[in-house]
Amino acid sequence: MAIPPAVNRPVGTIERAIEIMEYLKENDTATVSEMTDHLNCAKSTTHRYMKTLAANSLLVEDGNEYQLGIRFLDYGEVARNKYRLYDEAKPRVDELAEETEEKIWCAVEEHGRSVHIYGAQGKHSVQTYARVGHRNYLHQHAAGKAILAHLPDSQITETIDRHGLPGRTPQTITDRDELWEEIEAIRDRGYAFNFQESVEGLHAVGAPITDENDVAIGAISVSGPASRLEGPILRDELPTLLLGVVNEIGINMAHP
Amino acid sequence: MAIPPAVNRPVGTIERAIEIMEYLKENDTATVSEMTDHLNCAKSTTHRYMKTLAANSLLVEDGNEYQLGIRFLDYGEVARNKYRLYDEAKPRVDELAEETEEKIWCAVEEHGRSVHIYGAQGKHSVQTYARVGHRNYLHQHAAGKAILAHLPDSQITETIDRHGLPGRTPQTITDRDELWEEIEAIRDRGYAFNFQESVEGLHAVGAPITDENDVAIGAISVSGPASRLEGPILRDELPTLLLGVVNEIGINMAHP
DNA sequence: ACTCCTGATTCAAGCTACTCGAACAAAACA
DNA sequence: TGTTTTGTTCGAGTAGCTTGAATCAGGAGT
Repeated sequence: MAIPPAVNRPVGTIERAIEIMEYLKENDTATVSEMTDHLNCAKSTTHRYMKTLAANSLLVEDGNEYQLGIRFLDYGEVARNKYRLYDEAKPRVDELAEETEEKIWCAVEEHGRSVHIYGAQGKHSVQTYARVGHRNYLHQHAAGKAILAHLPDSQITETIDRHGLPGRTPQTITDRDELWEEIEAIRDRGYAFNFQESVEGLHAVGAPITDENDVAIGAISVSGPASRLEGPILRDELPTLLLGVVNEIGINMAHP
Repeated sequence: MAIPPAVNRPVGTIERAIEIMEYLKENDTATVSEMTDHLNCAKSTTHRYMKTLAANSLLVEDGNEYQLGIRFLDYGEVARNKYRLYDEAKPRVDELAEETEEKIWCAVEEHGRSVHIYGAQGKHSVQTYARVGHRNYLHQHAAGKAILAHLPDSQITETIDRHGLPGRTPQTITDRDELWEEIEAIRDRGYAFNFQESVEGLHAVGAPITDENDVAIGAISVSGPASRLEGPILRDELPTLLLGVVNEIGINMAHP
């Protein structure tokens, strides 16, 4: 469950360090000067920050360029392994990719957003912006909407209040009322669709993985080109397949 | 190439934050009190640090327990993708695992230590402490020694000076002269062995991946139970196989 | 060769904001 | 119920973070 991360007096130094990491995630590489323009502080300060981070292997220097160090992998893997879901879902995601020949994602919710913890590609699967570790908005994709619809209303409101409903494509739902209607529909049928709401030309189906208390602990989605994912395949075949899988994972999670 | 990360005046706040992350990596989970015992500061300070980190999704709160957030995956994946080696090596590591039925690792050097960037397991492969993202000492395992032996002498000395030669098993090489002899041997034959030097009962062979300037940009290793990896298999068959693979990767890296 | 520039790096001084300890609240315990 | 342990808040003081200027290193232009 995501508790609103409101801190009374956050440590500025830490937040600025994270700002550096975030910038390097987006831009791959940066110099001290470039980073100074981005942050709002003296160049000497930026320099000291980056040197400190580099000394701890969080950043790697290559001449004057800095980039993220793979030490993050270490932390990331530890974090991922904590989600038992990963172990349970991985083999079935692989199977699904094999079977459907499309792209399969497993996502979890964290702080009101979603994180892709595992993905597998089928023979014909498409490449999108998404990758393992990617965080995005719950309302923008099938797996996210599946999780969102499974939250109690109060938490949905809270999530929307916190993150808003930013658009990504013209099809993305950015209106609160419209989203609530969509949520009702998802609750009725038990799974969510995504009609080009995250990527143009991409359709998807997502279904929630629930624990023994019917709380959504994650979701799985199948996505592919709109031309291929439509009609009965999208409406009936894939949802049936998907529901079987998420059900199975849920049961395995409940009875280790 | 690893430049000695010596910082004049490191930012204490950042280093303490990293200390928290490191502790959580080792211990999976911790409370504010527990962390306060570990760090040397007031409980209120620890509290503020952890709240700040949690507010930025680097930590996740579960009641009073904190653990690493999977936001690290995001950074880790970005970092890993920067190593083109990963893309080139992955398919061949998978093949090797299939072919040898043993555990295969691909590692790179960073700051005088090694990082496993990818691993694949064959049908009979053993599980060890190692996992993706794991950092350890170059002199303690086959892939690491293969990289180490390929460095110029000055950098080897520098690396040893910085990190020392800590032992892991009774077989680990902890004596400088002995290590230099080993390095000579590795240079002569072109690949490295590991006879229970990292894990008791485990043997391995490792060979370096070199770029067009004969600089080692990584290494690949095959490891398995000592009972299975011995005699001609360990001495001839696997090295031949391995050299073919690292050679191929090297060529592909040089001519994209 | 010399100059000019751009960017990294160092340093002392000033003052921000990080650290501390105490006090409070809340939960666990006996 | 009282007691202990834990998380949390807050004001005050000073450690140490920030700053801007000065220095150094490398490259480009003349």
